Amino acid sequence: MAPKRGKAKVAPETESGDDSDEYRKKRDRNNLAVKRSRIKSKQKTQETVNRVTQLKSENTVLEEKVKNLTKELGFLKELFLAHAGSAGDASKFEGIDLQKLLSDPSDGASTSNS
Amino acid sequence: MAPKRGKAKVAPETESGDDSDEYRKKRDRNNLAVKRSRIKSKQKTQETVNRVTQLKSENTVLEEKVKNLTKELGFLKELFLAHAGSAGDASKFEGIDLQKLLSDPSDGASTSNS
DNA sequence: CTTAATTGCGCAATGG
DNA sequence: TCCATTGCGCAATTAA
Repeated sequence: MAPKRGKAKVAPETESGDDSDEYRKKRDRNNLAVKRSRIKSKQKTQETVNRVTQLKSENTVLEEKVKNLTKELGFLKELFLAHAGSAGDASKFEGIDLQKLLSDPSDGASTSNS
Repeated sequence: MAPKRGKAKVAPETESGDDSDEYRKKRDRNNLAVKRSRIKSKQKTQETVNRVTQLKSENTVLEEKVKNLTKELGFLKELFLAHAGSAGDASKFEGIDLQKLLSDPSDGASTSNS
């Protein structure tokens, strides 16, 4: 539908003069409702924007955690393997499958969750 | 400023008839601009909403990672301490400060990052 | 049916 | 001067 010019004078055609009071009251009420609705809408939008900021922040923290945990884990694994290897006794850990244990399950490839 | 009734007929008061053409052209162009602007605005809002969804998702993945890493780390630490303790030789790891190493630096309490 | 909330739209003021 | 943005009112539609 193109631009659409003329628009006014299409409503209070039925009656006028007497019910004009009623008409205005209705219009005023609606205008207030519109105002309320738009304020509410803007608030919601703003909250969404804030939520993005908050989530970004949480994400940064979590990424830092993952980084640190991964680093520490890598360190322990190295130490683990070095010890088991140099001492020539991998059996000290009672047949634990180090290969599997020391691979990296941290990328959520598992289906087994508690 | 309260409700504010009457509003129409306050603009093309200067001239009329001749420049009416120009007036309408202007109005039409502005109406298009308004439409464009509002579409753009809605798109931006929608993108923000989508961003929230995306970030929530990323967050879930990261939390899962932290959970898995923490679990694995805990397991390795236990194994580590058990071995060092039962065998009575904590020195096998060349004086490494297990207390410090095995505490948990994953909660970003440190100021020293590589 | 009555009222409040939403929504699309045009007008005008204002920003750039 | 032109276009973009924004506050505001009107009316149609939707939801209570």
